[in-house]
Amino acid sequence: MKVLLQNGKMEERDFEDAKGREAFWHTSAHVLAQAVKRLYPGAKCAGGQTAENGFYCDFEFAFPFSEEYLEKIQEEMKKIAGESLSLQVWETERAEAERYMKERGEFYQLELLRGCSGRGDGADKEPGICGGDGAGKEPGICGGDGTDEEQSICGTVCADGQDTAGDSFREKIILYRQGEYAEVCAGPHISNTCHIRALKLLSVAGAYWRGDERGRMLTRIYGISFPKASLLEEYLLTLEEAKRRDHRKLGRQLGLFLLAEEGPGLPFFLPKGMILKNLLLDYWRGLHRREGYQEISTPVMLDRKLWEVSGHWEHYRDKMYTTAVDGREYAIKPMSCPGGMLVYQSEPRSYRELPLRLAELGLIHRHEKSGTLHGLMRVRECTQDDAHIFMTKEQMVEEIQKVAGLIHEIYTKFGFAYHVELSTRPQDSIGSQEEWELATDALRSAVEAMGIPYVVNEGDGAFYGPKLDFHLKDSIGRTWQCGTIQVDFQLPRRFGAEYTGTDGERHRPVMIHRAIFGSLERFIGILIEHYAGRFPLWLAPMQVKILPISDKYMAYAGEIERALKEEGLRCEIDEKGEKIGYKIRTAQTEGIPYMVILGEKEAQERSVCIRKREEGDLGRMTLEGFLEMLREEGI
RNA sequence: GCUUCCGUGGCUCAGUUGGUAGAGCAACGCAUUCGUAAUGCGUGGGUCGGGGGUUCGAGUCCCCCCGGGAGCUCCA
Repeated sequence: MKVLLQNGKMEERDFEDAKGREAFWHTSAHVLAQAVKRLYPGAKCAGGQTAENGFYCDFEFAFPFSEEYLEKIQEEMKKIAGESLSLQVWETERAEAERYMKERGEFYQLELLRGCSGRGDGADKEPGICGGDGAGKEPGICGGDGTDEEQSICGTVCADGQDTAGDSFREKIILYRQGEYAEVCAGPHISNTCHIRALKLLSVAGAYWRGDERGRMLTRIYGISFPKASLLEEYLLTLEEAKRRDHRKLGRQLGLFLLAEEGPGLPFFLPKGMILKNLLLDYWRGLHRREGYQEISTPVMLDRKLWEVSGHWEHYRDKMYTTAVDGREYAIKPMSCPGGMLVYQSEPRSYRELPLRLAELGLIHRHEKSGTLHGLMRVRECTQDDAHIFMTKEQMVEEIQKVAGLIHEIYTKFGFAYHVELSTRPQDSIGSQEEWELATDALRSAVEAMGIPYVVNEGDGAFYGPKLDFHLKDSIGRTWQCGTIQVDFQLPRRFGAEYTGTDGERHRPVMIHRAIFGSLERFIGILIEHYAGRFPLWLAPMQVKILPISDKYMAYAGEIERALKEEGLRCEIDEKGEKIGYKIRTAQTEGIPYMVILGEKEAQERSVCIRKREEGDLGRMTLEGFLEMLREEGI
């Protein structure tokens, strides 16, 4: 398949390679726009792009748009693909491009054109559409990821928008067209619509124009396309599989947690979920003892004044729950650091104590916007495996590396792949530029020395300091921040924290905030999806289920149960008056790692018949043999 | 918070152009006592998320609220 570049040249690319796929989906977005324009000429197109999986395009419709229209649009897209329209680069002067879009009433395209010249119209607060906005998380509306040096996103040829602001009428603009449709775009695109052999429109959602929440809300249509029908089928199957793994569904099925209407974003842990949570905590505590942490616990709510000192009141108030008692105002903690700070301050500190590592499983509350809540992944109450480490400036890099190493160890234990982001100083922040640079450099040099790859997330740091964020993926590929390491010079200053150095003088310690699971809730959500509810033996809330073939063998089953429990195993007997097939099916759907089947033969020879979740029937063995097997796997 | 869709017994869902609710699974009971992914029969369980309105009549139409899904914005 050929890819048409902005300069009009062709390049051979495969769908398998990222660039080819991007061009393919980008072109699909244009075909989507073309189909919509054919069916609804009044609709305005606000730009289409490649998504992580597939493509999307934003529109403004003159009527309320809903999913029922998708099928019709999809059919029109297939028609366009069938017409084998070739894509062309249309290079023209700005004035001509503007006239073209104006004639068609495409004022979003016009705005994109104007955005390209950037400066000029005084509305400088708004980031230029070309540049991507500083926050960088969401690409500019035209797409691109801000790191793209070789092309200006909108398709202006000018290398530098600033120089051309003066004589914009001579400026060349690049559009791509296929058939009767043209769009302001830098490409690249595939050379012909005929390559799109299979496609499906997946969903409709809202999206803000230019990603600005104060701006207009557009209708975004998502779709997926492939050069082969079989690939589409395959993709739809993986989508179904992902749905099957959804932690919200499995959480209910497996009796792990509960989300009630009475408490949006406030999860309940059911008995089995609590076992899971406690197992994680046991593991966590063991590692933290080894790493020289001391565990503390600080109150869920503290006087408002404390939050004023810490800066949370000023920067975070809208998300804090508050309450007033005896004429005193309290805020429920959205994070545990001020509490940790008070513990540090509770006695004079010496350099001999540093690094002082105070770990806390903090129950925190944040009033997240209703629309952002998502199962266990985004909640309003959660337990954070926090720690606050106080140290000298010299100890900073080594301590960051220790934490990063611990995070790596724990994520690896679960078989997670993760990626790291370095978030730098945001607009709304406190502290001097030198401190920010020092802190940011410490984080950067720590990960670089360890050879951990990372991406920079400009302006996404905490208000008090820069951070390294560790992201994990859920079952459909969305990534969630879990671990974090944050360097903070500000809180120690605000609280006047000190230690006595070797020189007998008082010094200010540096503070690191860090979390590994992040939120226990979120981590458990990801674990459920990662294992599709089939937890490894050591983590399974129920490890063994004992299935007597009939209740004649109930007494023997009781003996086995007692023996297993003595070994500390989590097990239970299926006492239903059902046939063995039914009991096996039930245990299997519950995702229980081992089944012990007991009937006449086993009772006779005092043995057990074992069935493993993944492997099926393992045959008869002695109880001791079975236990040995479990020990080897790791109870 | 915004756009849009959805909300029927514990769970998954059906419910035709408005005529006062139905299935499967689960639960419970009885029979069966069985060898590797669903034994049979029976019983109970819903003021259809909540409130208001239209109508002789609303699960079905309209409005408001609550909750949920997808995405956007946000995520110290």
